[in-house]
Amino acid sequence: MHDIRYIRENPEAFDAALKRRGLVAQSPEILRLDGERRASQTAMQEAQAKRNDLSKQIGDLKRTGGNADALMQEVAGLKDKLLVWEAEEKELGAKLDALLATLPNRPAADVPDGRDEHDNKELRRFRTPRGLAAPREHFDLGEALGLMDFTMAARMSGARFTILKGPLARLERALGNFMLDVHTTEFGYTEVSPPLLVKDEAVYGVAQLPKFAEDLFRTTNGSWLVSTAEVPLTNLVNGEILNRDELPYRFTARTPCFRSEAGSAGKDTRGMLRQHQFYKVELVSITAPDQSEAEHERMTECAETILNRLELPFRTIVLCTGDMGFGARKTYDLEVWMPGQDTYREISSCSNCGDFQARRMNVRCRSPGDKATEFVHTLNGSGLAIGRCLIAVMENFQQADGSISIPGVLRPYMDGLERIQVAERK
RNA sequence: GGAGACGUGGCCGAGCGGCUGAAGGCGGCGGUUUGCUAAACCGUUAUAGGGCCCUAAAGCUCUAUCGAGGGUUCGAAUCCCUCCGUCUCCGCCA
Repeated sequence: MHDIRYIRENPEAFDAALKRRGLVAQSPEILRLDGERRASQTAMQEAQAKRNDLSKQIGDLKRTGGNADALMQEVAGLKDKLLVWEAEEKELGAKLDALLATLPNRPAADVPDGRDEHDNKELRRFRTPRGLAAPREHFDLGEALGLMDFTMAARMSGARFTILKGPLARLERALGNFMLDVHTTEFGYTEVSPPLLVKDEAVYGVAQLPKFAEDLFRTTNGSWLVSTAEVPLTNLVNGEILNRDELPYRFTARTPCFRSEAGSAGKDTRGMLRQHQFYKVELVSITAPDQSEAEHERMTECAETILNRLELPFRTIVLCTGDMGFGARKTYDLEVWMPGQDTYREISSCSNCGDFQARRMNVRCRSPGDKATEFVHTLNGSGLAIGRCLIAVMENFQQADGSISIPGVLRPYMDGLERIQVAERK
């Protein structure tokens, strides 16, 4: 949500910022609505003041046994106008909010301008892919091992679901456990086990509503299935005034994520790259306004650490204005090397949302003894997407015979297992 | 799922149609007293928005807010409805 006062005072700067995301100037319409709303608000408030005053007089008269008929008639006359003003103020306010709620966040100054993913900028690369002679894709490897089943998944659940079995199922669990252990014991994140069904307000708070309802699953009683743990983790502070000295808060959770993948028909249809349901370890930070940029770098490094320890080749890019998500001021993506596809694919996205979500959720902070509050900044990042990480491990650690060696850091989580191979038939 | 009770300021708690943005207490802040601490006493202590003023802050003023949203009324924390949430009892269940 945007600060209406900022727009009032800096309409050109506001339009210029959104123009970088390809939007036409919004401030004229916003300022028009805002001006009208304030005018009717003033009128409404004056009428209310008069009504309150007259009502008070009526009260005094009645208590002292006087006749209040004349005054009551006067208020009755006021009332029609008051109702009109009230309705008008409400309608204009709703219109203004509806408009503001559909406008994306202003990009940070240092975000590169661009139209789409082709204009993203690579910042750094880690490791070089080992040259595999004839790399196979993960679904190929998984099915050959007899540990990945798309057919039965489709039969019971439809397209975009996967069944993992045996050591592959365990590998998925190991990845999540490993990530959580690193983030909680080394990086100071607090592990959370949150709800996966949430209400409208929670989804609105992180700016996935009202605009992106079609990407989400909704239950018959109106709850939403979380598309990422960002939703419940960020809502952990909804409506609160936090002690500035206790910030930043750092939360992590491993949860399933549910996405309808509307609009991605035909994209990544094979394998488990793009699913309706996948596990992800999420990182969320709540910071004071002046801390968020440093926290953004830190969070990105936390995610990078996971890939480095898994010995996976990847690169870090900064998204251009045209490729950033709705609520982000600035976003770093980590892209892991996928030998089977011979390309880098997104495995983590770390965003600084500034005060955009905080305004929607009304989350503020203040120093002890201070009176003034300010909106906090929120950040979220994948640390990492577990399903895609599983794919990356399979493809990067595949052996010529179709077996998969297990990265060293995961072996303790796999009961010492060093390699996944075709099980002996019993 | 059935029956009932309830949601008031940072916290506890009164109020159940007008003088209540809200008694009283605790806590916080400022002060007096004090060798220091404690105690006592005095004062103060919500948030958001509009208008005036204006470089800004402060200030003045108005409005809204007693879980949320509607309604009744000249007037609602108080009455009615819906929703959200909490608690108790019964049933059911991982």
